[in-house]
Amino acid sequence: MDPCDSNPLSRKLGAFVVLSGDELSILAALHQRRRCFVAGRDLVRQGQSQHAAYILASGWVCSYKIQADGSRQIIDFQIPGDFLGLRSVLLRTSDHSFEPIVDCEAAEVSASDLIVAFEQAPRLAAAVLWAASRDEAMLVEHLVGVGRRAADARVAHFLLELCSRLALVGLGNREGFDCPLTQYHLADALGLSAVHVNRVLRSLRERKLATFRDNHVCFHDYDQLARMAGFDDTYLDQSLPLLRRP
Amino acid sequence: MDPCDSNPLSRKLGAFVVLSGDELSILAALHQRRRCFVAGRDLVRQGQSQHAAYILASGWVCSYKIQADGSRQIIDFQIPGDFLGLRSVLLRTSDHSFEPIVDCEAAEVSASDLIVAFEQAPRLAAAVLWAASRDEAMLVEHLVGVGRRAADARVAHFLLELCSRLALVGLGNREGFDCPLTQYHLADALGLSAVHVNRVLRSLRERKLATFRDNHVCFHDYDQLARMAGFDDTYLDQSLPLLRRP
DNA sequence: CGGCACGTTGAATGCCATCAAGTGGGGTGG
DNA sequence: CCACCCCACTTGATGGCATTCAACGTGCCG
Repeated sequence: MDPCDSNPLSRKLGAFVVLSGDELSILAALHQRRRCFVAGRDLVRQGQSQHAAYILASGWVCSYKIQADGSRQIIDFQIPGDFLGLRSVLLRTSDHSFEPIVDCEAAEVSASDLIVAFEQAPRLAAAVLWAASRDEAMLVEHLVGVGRRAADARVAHFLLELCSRLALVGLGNREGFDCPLTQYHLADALGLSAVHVNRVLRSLRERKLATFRDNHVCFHDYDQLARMAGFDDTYLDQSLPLLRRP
Repeated sequence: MDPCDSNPLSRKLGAFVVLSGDELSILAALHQRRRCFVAGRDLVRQGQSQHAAYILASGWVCSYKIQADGSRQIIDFQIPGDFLGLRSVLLRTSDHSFEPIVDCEAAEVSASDLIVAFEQAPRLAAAVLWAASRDEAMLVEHLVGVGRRAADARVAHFLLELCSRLALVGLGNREGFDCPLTQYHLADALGLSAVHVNRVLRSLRERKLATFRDNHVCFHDYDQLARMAGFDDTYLDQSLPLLRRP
């Protein structure tokens, strides 16, 4: 079996750096301590300290922050191949919570696991740093969306970005992708009400741009949707200048 | 002269790690290549590559992203002691722009400068990583504000966070602080219109909570303002568990 | 069968954007 | 020295987008 297929993280990093066999097996070794989590039960709670970091192997997770008045803002969704709580394991108690959206499987990694891996394969460190930098670029783009985009462009942009991320690990393409999120998840992520998300989705459907139904997103006119959303994916797929070639 | 006073970065990091004399002089050495920038002329333009990183020594800068329709979202403000473009110097072309809000002074640092400094004083690396992590926590909180807070709480929270940051480098306290921002800056940062920012500021003034006028923010009732804004500053001043003591 | 979660739709309210007009200070040039 | 302009701020009027409240439909599961 090709290790790329068994391991979404390798697939993601491999899209930007040509990974050697050694590097692939080091990545695979990081996946040893597997743990399972059930949908809906928080993996890490806001304010908790001393928790591990994870690499998500299968399933979807969201990171969010709850406010005093009960409203919730979803910061980001994690899909297979993504890190989870990477920063907080090194430095601080967690300032937000993680909730599995579906049952999922994740590999627990400690700070020392990572340090050992980086010593054995320094290019991995740069690749992981690249991934972290990409995550932050997505966070910035998320802020722009919530701050400055109209509701329909915001929803559209979100779906397109998600698609690009999923495509990188083989879980989607320009036709569409499977998506376990509810309209409530979209609302909490996009700073909208669930009712309004529903209306926006109906509008996208009626305009023959995209359909989100039965846990599946289907793009009917990808290019026009991207135009309407102002979607420019350069912030997602910059390659690593430092690591062009081994 | 106490090096802490001459150097806001030392002061900021020194609030969380006890820095030795050696570490202080290494930090001071990073400030060698000083450059000046005039207000309003972009320091780094969106899409530009191959630029340096900076440590801001005096003045204010904002990082922002412009959209196709001309609207602008300010990502963050940089105040003395903050890094500027740290991530992009290591990894990628810049995905956003930097604009000096007032004339300011910054020290240019290259990736290799940093690496050398970190080799000489490894605890500095951890401290800088801590600062970067704090920046990201602020970005998350910014997203929460734009996504989930009403306009008055959003403005109030922004002013309170800014105050905490400035206090760390000796530029503010619970009474208030000097602030060169215009209402347009607030609007672009908070996802509001400038007209509405003006109304919100008036309301805060009339409710005797805070006044922002003539480049100065004055808190009249800090505690009530913090309560109204839901401001909880734990995300700002977590100390570094790894570096409690040398 | 009832309960529950998610989705869907209608109606009314309201927050905030937009348009418009006007104030006042600071700088520039005649 | 004054006219002029520009920028930041201010305030009012209007309207729209999104929220809120409410009700109902549907599929799933105990």
